[in-house]
Amino acid sequence: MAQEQANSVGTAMAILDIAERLVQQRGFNGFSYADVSAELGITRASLHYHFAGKAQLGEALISRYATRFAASLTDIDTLAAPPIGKLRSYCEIYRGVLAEHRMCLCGMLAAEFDTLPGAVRQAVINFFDQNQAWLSAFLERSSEAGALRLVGPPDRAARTVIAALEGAMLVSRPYGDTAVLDSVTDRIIEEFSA
Amino acid sequence: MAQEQANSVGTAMAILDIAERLVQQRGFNGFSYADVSAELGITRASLHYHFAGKAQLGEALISRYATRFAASLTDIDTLAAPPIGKLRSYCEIYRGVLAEHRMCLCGMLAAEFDTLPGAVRQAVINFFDQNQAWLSAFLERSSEAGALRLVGPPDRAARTVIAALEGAMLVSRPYGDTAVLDSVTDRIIEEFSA
DNA sequence: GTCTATAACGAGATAGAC
DNA sequence: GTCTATCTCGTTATAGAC
Repeated sequence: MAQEQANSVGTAMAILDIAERLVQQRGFNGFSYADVSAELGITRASLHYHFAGKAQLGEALISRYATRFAASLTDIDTLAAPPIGKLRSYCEIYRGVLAEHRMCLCGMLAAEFDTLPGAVRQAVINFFDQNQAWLSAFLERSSEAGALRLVGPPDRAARTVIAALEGAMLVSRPYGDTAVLDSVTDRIIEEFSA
Repeated sequence: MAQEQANSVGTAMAILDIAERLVQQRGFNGFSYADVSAELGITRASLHYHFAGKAQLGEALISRYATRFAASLTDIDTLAAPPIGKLRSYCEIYRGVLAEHRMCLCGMLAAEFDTLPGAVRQAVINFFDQNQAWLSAFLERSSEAGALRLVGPPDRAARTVIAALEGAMLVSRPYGDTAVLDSVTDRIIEEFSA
């Protein structure tokens, strides 16, 4: 039974892996169950066993993505590095995604926001709120410790950094490289360096 | 005959107006000929008379958008204002779009890039190249005149500004306001102020 | 859990009348 | 230019066998 469950979970995970990449590269309206089916080698009907509909699949996608992202942020928190180094690590999360020719999952969904199922919309908002809350707290803490130059309120700075990184990923896509994102990252680091 | 041509051009323009808004709000993969048809009150077949296929419609969309955008840039050039004021006017182009609950047309298409017809892809790249070329030249010129503080090469600065503005529009969408874009605009103005 | 079969609908596109 | 009619295909989803 443990094995059967493991297979089920394994299949669900494999579906999420493929769907996640497809959404990041093609958008929520740019992929179908047929795409996942062909790549995974099981029928569309079987996909519906694991995820009843595209909306539920979308929710599961963001849920797992947000959990992973939060884990990455916790990793940064526990890093033995100065705040500027941690800020660079934060930027490198985005770089790793773009290097795989992917858009940030929730950045992509933000573009398609008006067409998304209600539950998926809320999950996108929650992701950005969570992301901003962490970055804002990090910037404030680091600034108070004198390890980072922060002008203006931390939540405003956090929103600006997130916007710049998401936008850098977006405009990088047509060119197929990370040049713009690297430029933006350098500027962010300079901006917060004392 | 002049009247007939005027009607034809009028219909084509009306189609472009509706399709442009739909793409900016829902994405290229998030709208259909049926949507335009319903809103304009003519059949899908009639739409195909004016634009043979979705790919051609997409090309026409970007072509008109790029022309209008270029005209806005020329307007800024001829403005009787200091460079910082012109830079603010540039940012306000983006704000006007977002205020109508729209994404930048080419920002939206950049997200969907992998799924676009080849000709549309190239048009998106051309738009960003044109946009960057203007902004880069403007920043360099203004900096040399001492009216603007520019650190690093102008093309790098131009790409960063565009990325920040596009990203600000993107992450603003789920929240339905212009708060993030306004914050980003303020930061850009501060950054280039002497 | 996965399959075959099929339903039900929507999308892009074309032919040909008016 | 716009229409009706039709075609073909893709997409989401369900029923029921194995």
